[in-house]
Amino acid sequence: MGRPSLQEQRTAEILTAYELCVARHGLDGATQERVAAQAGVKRTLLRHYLGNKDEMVEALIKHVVARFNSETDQMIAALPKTARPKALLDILFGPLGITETASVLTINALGAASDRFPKARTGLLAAMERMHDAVAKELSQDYPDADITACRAAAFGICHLYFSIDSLMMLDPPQDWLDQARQAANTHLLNLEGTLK
Amino acid sequence: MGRPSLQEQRTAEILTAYELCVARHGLDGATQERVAAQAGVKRTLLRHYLGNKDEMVEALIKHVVARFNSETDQMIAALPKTARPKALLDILFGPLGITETASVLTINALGAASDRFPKARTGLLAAMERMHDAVAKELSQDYPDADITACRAAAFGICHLYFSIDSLMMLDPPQDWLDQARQAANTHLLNLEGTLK
DNA sequence: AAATTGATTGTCATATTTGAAAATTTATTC
DNA sequence: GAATAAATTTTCAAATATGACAATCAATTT
Repeated sequence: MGRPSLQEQRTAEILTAYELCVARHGLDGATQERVAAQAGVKRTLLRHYLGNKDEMVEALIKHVVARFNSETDQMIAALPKTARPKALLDILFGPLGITETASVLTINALGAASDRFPKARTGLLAAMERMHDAVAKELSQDYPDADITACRAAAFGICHLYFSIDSLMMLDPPQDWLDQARQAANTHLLNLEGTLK
Repeated sequence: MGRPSLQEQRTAEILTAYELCVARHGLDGATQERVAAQAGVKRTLLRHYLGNKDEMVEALIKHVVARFNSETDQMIAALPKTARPKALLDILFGPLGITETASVLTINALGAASDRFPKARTGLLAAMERMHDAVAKELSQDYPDADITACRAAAFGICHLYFSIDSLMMLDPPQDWLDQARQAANTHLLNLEGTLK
């Protein structure tokens, strides 16, 4: 009984706002005031739902890692039945990218502070490895004759090219760059086509 | 007459400390206190040499862009007479990288705040373009038969793979990743060898 | 409509950050 | 060693950030 809980909803709203602030201002620059303003709530609500600052950071790390993993899953799930690698590049380097919430910037900021937050380090490493693996799996399925090591290298190249591009979106880079990124990513596919085991 | 000026030396020391703090804590998390502690001076000296916070940020941007350009030049200057592209990969993905001062992390943090500091945006874009051009030039010189567009794409892929790797060094990634990065970068060279105009 | 559970707001003390200026110290030249 | 220019330290006020807790408001159940 009693008033229905908004715990989940509010927590998600606040963490999304937090994510955005961290992307723009860095982990230590994402003050409670800023996050509260971004989320459109009073600062004291942050404490109510997420506890003190250390606990907020812990929650943020979990949230970011979960989102990262979720986006990896969505990306794979969105692939068609055929020509999956090309479609994957369309998703990563297409007009949108997965870049809704500047998530790679948040990841960078968390990574930069990972010496103070060990869980950020382990969580991000695991999430990235997970993405590497998912992409590598796609590649070796579509290029069954290619060397597995080559597939992993290609997957790595594609993933991190995407990370770099996504980090740079704040700079509003020229279209050239996006085209080159796409072409560079495609090079990895071409290489797998050409190089047999 | 009068006491000899330490302007240049102190300014450089402070900006280097500032750079490090921005890499770790983000632009807004790099407080004057932190920078002063990192530089080993009193906080008020920052003001003495660099003015108020906005002026400090402006100076930091100039410093970072200058360093970036300088490192690009050094990198090119360090290449041997022959097999320059391979040597370039050795520099970028070798045991050290150019990663002395976590400069790519600083660049990420500045980029993330570039909507508030237009000079960061223009400066970083120009410096990156400069690096792209330098690498592309090396590639097209060593692979004169390769398409110029392909060279640019390869240069882009190599540069940004490096950026991504360098950003991730704080996570102390497994050796695998570094190997894969190197191999992925090398793929771009192989592609230029194989693809003729 | 009374009780209850949780959302929301308000307040206060404390600590950190920043800005600004004055006072002091130190190294050089004449 | 007096004058001088610059480094360095000291000090104070204002703004911002955080933590902790109390008070109020709103929706649901019995």
